[in-house]
Amino acid sequence: MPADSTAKTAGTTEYVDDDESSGSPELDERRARVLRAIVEEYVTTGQPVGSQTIATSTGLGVSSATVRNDMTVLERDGFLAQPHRSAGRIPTDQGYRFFVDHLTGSPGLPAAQRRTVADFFTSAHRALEDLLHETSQLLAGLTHHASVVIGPAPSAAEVRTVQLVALQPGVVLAVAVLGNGVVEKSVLELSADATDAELAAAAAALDQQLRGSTLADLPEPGGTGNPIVDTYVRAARDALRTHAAEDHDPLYVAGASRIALEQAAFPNEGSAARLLELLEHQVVVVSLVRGILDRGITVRIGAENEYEDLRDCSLVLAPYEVEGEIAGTVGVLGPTRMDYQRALAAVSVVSQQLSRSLES
Amino acid sequence: MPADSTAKTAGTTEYVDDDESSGSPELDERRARVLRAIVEEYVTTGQPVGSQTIATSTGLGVSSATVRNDMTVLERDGFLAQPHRSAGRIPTDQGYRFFVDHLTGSPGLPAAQRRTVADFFTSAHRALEDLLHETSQLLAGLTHHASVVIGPAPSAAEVRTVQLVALQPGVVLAVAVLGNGVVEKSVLELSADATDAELAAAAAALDQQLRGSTLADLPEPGGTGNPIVDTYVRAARDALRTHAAEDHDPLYVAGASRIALEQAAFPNEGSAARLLELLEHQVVVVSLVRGILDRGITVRIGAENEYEDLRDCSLVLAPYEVEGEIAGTVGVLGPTRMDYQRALAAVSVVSQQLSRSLES
DNA sequence: AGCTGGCACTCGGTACAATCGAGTGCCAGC
DNA sequence: GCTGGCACTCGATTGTACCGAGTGCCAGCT
Repeated sequence: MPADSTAKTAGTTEYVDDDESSGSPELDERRARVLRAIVEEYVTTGQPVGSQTIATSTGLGVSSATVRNDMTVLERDGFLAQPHRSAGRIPTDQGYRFFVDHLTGSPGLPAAQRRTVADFFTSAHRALEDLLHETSQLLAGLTHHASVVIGPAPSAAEVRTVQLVALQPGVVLAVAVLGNGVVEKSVLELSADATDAELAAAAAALDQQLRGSTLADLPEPGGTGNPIVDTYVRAARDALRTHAAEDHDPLYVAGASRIALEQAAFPNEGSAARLLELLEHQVVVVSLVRGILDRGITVRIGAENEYEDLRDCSLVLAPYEVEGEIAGTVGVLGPTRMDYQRALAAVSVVSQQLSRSLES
Repeated sequence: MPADSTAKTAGTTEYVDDDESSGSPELDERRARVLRAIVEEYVTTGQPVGSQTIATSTGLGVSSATVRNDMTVLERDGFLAQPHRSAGRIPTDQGYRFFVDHLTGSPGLPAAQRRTVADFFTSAHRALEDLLHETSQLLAGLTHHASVVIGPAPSAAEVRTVQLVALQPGVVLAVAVLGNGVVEKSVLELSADATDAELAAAAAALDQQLRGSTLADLPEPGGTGNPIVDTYVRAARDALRTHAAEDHDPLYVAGASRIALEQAAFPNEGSAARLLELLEHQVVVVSLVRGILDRGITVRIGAENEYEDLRDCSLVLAPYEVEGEIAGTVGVLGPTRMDYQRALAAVSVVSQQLSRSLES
């Protein structure tokens, strides 16, 4: 539902000769059907689609000339583009946008896939990391596109227990187990060497003081009387906090190789390779997928993405929830020329099921 | 060193007209230089190389006709191939093999890279996982190829401490901290619900009994008297063991997108995409890179790899050591048409430095 | 024996023209 | 407002000619 549906009542003036306003959302019923048909055709064939194809293949009983007229209007209004004169039309980003916003009469997932998803989520319990990892693979398999899953921010989870383990002289590992089963750790290298007893005391103090807080919001540790113990307590606490703060959220990417396979669907040379490279940078991907604050599915088409390298592709994203809070995001990344219907269905079902699965 | 060097003394019969045996390793001094020049030229240009190029560009003062004769022999003996008649020659796998085995007068890494590596390994201590991850990225950056690093098998590391943490009613997390700083965990779901005290008792028993063993070789736990505690101890112990056994070794892949960039270097259509897909399957990659039991660098060229999808690429691998034992492997994966000299130098330096860095 | 110059031959790549045909825009008429 | 008709575009395909890099082979030279 685009925000800018400033549907002026009874638009006249400007671009005469056709009805409606000139912006985007309002479209003659038939033109909308034409647009839809073009998108669907183009998505499956990858070839610019001509008026004849639309006139015959679709149900609307008009001649190709009429379709041609509609196409000119659709092109003038920015929904379609022509690779060159005397070629068929292909949808623009705006065309896809309209398609996604208005035309999706969601038929849901095919039964077979529906079952796959159901089976996946009813199978045995797994550790959170494994579940998310496999969810990502599931989504990639369903959509035949690259898939991205962001896990719950560790900084938001509650600390269940903290431990200190001596690895080598002077090197101590601080281990925090979080409520969702994630384990965070941080290496401490301190000049002050502690005895086993001191370490144990520090661990006990840490465990007692930090338990129940979130990593983002660890309390100032109180003093214990022993300066060495205090050093360790403070160092561990700080290390865990900064670790949680700067370490990007857990990210699971699957099916990246699909991008290479789909190369034909990316118009610009080498853009698939650049995409793959982008996917290797966790930080970028996380920042990209973040910011889905509303509950529903978000679709970002082509240039709607802020990154130049995403000019040729679309993101379909949906958050999943744990206990009513948005915990993370699942999504797929494919060429703008993707089957949005299917992608939307898959992302939607998976995000819902994932939420349910994390609830219990 | 190929196995089939059945160098018949004073080869006569068969393929007359030229000296030497017919197998592979023995090669006229000049022919070897020709082969070397062809490999080097082809690696940089990607174009089949002709006799003229070799005759002029290289120092050997012979005419192109002579080079041509040598090329015919080299082709007949399997070192070179011709894409089509009246085209230049390109090296075969066997040609690369000879090049790698005999001709590498290693000039080492360029100074700038050498410094990069040194800086990398002298910088601050990191957790093992981070170090390996970044090492992989380093190697990818040095060679401009995809890079693979396998970490030490967790099953071989010694257990420092074991903990049990209750996550939800009936769900307990077993956490084992290993000597190298790695944390292994396993989710336990037991019908028997334990009290906090029982859990603590079980954790204490586990910690005491398993500490010092390796994950692969955990001792049978002894009884504690309390059946519920025993259940937990046994379950945790088994879960950790099977987890370590079936979970493949830690794998770090970096620079996979380079494969997409290098696509031109892969002759077969879509083989780059298949490679990328293969890299997504941890198990496969690990099994591929495994089995480097001798200390030195191993190079696997094209069809020498067992997988069909690796027909067009080469692996350069070297083990790294911790305390005299082979702990893991680093390597790069690129097209058969790669700069072996540079790849060998990079892998060699990185593996050595990594060993050193893990020693201290 | 081995190298070399010379020469005929191959064959991919490029350049160019001709042609095809899918597709458009536009217009007059229903 | 839709349609049939028509001229026009322009990428793709086909065919032809040709260039030139490269080869194989041979006769001759050292």
